[in-house]
Amino acid sequence: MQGWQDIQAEALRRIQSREWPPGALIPNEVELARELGCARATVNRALRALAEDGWLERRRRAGTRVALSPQRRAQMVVPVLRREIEATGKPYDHKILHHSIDGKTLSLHTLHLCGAAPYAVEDREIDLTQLPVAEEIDFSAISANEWLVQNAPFDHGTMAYLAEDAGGFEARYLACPLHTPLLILLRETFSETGRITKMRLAYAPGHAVKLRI
Amino acid sequence: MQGWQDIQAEALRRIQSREWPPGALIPNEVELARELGCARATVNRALRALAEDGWLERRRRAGTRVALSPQRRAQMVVPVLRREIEATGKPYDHKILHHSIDGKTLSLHTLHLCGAAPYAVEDREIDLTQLPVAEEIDFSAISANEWLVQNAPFDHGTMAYLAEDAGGFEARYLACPLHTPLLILLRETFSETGRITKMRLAYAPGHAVKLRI
DNA sequence: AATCTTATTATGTATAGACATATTCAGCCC
DNA sequence: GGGCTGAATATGTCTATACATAATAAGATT
Repeated sequence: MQGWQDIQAEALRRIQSREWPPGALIPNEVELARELGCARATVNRALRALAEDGWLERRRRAGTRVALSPQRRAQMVVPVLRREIEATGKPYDHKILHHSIDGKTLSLHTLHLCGAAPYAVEDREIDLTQLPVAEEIDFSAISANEWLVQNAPFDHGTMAYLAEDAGGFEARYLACPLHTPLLILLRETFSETGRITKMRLAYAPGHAVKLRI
Repeated sequence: MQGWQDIQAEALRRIQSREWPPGALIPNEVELARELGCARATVNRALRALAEDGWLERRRRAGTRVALSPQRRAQMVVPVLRREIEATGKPYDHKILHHSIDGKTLSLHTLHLCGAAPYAVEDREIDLTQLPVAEEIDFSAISANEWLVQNAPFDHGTMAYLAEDAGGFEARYLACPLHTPLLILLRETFSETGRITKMRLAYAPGHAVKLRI
């Protein structure tokens, strides 16, 4: 019983075996350190990790308690399509379908290709007051998706997955019948001062977003 | 410039301003600690956090470098439907549509309700060799979804979101026309010795899975 | 040149001790 | 009882120091 990972494993065992039932207050760091024969900092590291994973809830002075229903968390990477595709071994390419500037908004429609097959169509708006440079970028050389990830550090954002019928536009470029169910990803990203970009991505039929937990 | 969060912010600034460009090796912890006037442990904490968020890649002896294309990561909680629904303020309920045991597999179809409206239909199989107790549980009192989260600690699992047409079964219980596009969640969870459960969840039309980044 | 061995180095982690900070709790006053 | 005040307490964090470990580079050996 030495490393913080061992302490973490022991604590997790006690949670899962109900030795520390849901909602219960667990011994404080000093006691655990004494019991398990290590420094308080080590216990702290272990319990902090468990809290980040949703098993524990910690509050100063109030102590540490087992989460009522420990919600497991999954991590997903914000997709960069080129990477996603190249990871399958096939070459990535993209085509710009539409490009226009209306006042201070740049609109872009892009078709992403996995080999010869359509992979997704992207419909994006970029706020040029937030990112004036974007006006001069050649998005046929680098996709907006990738350029933005690399060049528009954002403060926070939202993502949403949903299902929609293929409209005429999507059916044409994804080469599928009208009303095929498609997985849609909506994303918005914000800087401290406002919205940088808004995106709607329609994946080709049959696509699945996979996560590990 | 004192706390690790300040150090983290400063490092992030250098990454985003390209002072430390993608792929570059950054100064080692001792140097940074000296430069920024803090202990090495503080720098370590900051850089470790940035690595966990995908900004840096760290390897012993090789040092720390800026990720080539920093892939932002989003956390999502593995959904417990009751919580998800009660968070909206409406009462949760569920109905068992089908319950059968075939050899060592328990099959369950459940309809989850948000107030009076259908929220999702769940189609689940539980391996009774992995979880013999499941045979005796009254899943009309607690949904399988919730019971499993609380009682079947898993080692790892997979999740996938995709879009599919509503079949007759889903159309009936979700009260929607045939071929309505539905967001589907597939999930499997595994213990160290094998698969515990497999689930297919069809959300009601229009449902979106939301994440923050 | 190819391979094995050994030093070097940056990160990873453990420790004790100290102080910071958020909450809670008890006691006080009104 | 209601509200304020201050003490007590558990976590949060910083420090300095030490040793562990992985990966590399340099050197020795074949």
